[in-house]
Amino acid sequence: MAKTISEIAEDTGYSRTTITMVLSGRATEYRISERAQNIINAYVAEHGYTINQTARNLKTKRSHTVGFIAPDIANAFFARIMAHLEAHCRAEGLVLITTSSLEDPEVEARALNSLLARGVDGLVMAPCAPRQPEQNRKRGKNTPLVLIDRAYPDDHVPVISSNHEASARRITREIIDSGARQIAFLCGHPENPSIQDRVIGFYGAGGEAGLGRDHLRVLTARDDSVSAGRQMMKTLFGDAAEPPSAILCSSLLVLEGALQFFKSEHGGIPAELIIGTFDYDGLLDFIPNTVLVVKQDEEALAEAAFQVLLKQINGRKDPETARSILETSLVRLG
Amino acid sequence: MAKTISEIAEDTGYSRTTITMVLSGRATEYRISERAQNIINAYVAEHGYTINQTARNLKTKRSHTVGFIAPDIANAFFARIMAHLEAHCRAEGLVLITTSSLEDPEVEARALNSLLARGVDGLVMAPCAPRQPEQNRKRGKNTPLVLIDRAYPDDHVPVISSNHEASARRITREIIDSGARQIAFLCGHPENPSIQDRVIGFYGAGGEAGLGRDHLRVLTARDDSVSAGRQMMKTLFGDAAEPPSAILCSSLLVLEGALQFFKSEHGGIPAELIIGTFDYDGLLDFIPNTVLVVKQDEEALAEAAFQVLLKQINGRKDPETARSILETSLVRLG
DNA sequence: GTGAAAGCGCTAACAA
DNA sequence: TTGTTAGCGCTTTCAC
Repeated sequence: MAKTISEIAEDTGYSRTTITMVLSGRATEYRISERAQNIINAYVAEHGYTINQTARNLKTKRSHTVGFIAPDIANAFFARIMAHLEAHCRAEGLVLITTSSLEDPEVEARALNSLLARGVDGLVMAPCAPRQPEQNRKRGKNTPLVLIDRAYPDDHVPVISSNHEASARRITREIIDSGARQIAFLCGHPENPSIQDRVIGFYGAGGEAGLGRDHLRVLTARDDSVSAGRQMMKTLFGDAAEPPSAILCSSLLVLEGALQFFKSEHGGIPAELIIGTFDYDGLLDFIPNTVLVVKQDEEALAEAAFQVLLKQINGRKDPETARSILETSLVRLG
Repeated sequence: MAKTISEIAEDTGYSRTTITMVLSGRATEYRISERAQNIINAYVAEHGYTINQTARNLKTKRSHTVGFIAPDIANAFFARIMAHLEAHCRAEGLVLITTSSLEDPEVEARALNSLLARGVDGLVMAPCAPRQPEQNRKRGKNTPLVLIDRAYPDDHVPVISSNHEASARRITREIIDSGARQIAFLCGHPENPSIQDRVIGFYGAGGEAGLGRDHLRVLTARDDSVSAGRQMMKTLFGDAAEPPSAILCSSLLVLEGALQFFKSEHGGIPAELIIGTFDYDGLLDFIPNTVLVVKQDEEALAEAAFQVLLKQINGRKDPETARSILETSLVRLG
């Protein structure tokens, strides 16, 4: 890590202050002489200098770092959020530290502590459980925090999320309009408030269309995974009088599992099956069936979260516990 | 961030040393009295304590932090690598800092500097260009570094990558065995050595099967994207005498673009078209065509990279500029 | 068993 | 225009 400020000071004969000023670009502001600047710059050009952020952070109590905690960063939705967050951070000279909570509140709590201990300037989190009061205490209500994607009811913290209920309403209506009468909604991780909102929307739209509970099935699984998708389909076919004419899946993984079930147990995906999903993937367009997808705007979510966070970081501490709800778009493929 | 060690010392009447010892779990080792431990633990239980890693890092010259630089962290391949790296880091008490280079050497260099300035203990990088000697100098050959996925020829640094050439050979052979005679290989980002290796494998297998350059077309595009995929197909159809009976795509994005081309310009994907790709996606299985995919083992790549890095971090500085080449698997879908 | 003290590399208020 | 100085919070050697 090259030279330190002290070394440069020693070698050039100037003081640490002078060096700091020119290296941090405040030379003119502090009226450092041309001569001094030249000497110092030349020295640095030759020997190199990389600031020691650790020392700087200790002194300034800022780390120029933001943390991001998501249930699973390999998941395309969170990966995209993260990529956008990272881009915003980069533009502001911040660095993003990402960790997975694996949908485990314990792991999440450890991640939180670890980031707090590192003095992150702010924190974006897709929580996997309602916040513990104890967590609030530990934070000392100091580090700016914004939640994304999931709004647990007790959160006294800004939340950015998609309009899950309305989106579900809309896609359900569209599915019905496309001719489906038996609709199964396969949900991973049902405690997730986003999922609950979607279920409400699902029943709502179904009810409005005159479909009763015998036409609207909601299946849940403990986790959000391919095998959960497969399992839910198995259950559905185990006791359903009538096979579904449409399936609505809470995530790509669940969808994948459901389709695998059709392929392996039924020799293929019924051509008339209407498929609905809440996650976009470029390949969805090449499945022969009618596919409806609620496309969340990850870029907008990330941007909104980042702006709120930045505002908090930059002092405007007004805990405008805003809840931003962003629109989604409905796409029809196939 | 709660109390500091000094505050605890002051409030309990013990010295900073004593506090440090019990808080870092070395109480018995330093024979701190039961009594002192109890008092201190009770105090912490009541008031809370979060270590200030920044201060600790400054003192110990370790940051318990690993950097990861990838061209695009939203890309499923890198997202999976990242998730696995993060899991390994977490298990070792390290934290992962991820940045995108956007395939831009300038951005990459800045990211590198930023991470170095933060004193990361080690660095995993999927480089987007050959390393600049100047970069080596700045690193001062100090921070452990391992490259992943792409092996630029001049790297005097450990590299972990898949067996790109052999994989390409294998999938090409399989495509030919499946009956294809006109094969187009669509490549994004052709300077990428992984891509170059694949092209070699492609021609190799094609040649062995007696196919000449009139049956083996390689198209390239400046970037790796959906639109590049579409564009390459347009080019192909613009001048090809015979339409391809198989397309091999260097990435999912390119594949997506190619398929979009068929859908929009040809009213659909020809049923007999054989599709080959070097990136896996769960939905590939539900495209009606025969799909062959080279599945890279992201978990193994990440693990190998992490182990090599950890070894370097933990002092075994032997620059065993090992190049690990991992096997891939070939999957047939559809 | 416990404490004092030095110092990691940097910033910034204050002096000169 | 430049220098001096006092820490930021922690670890760790050495002394008591």
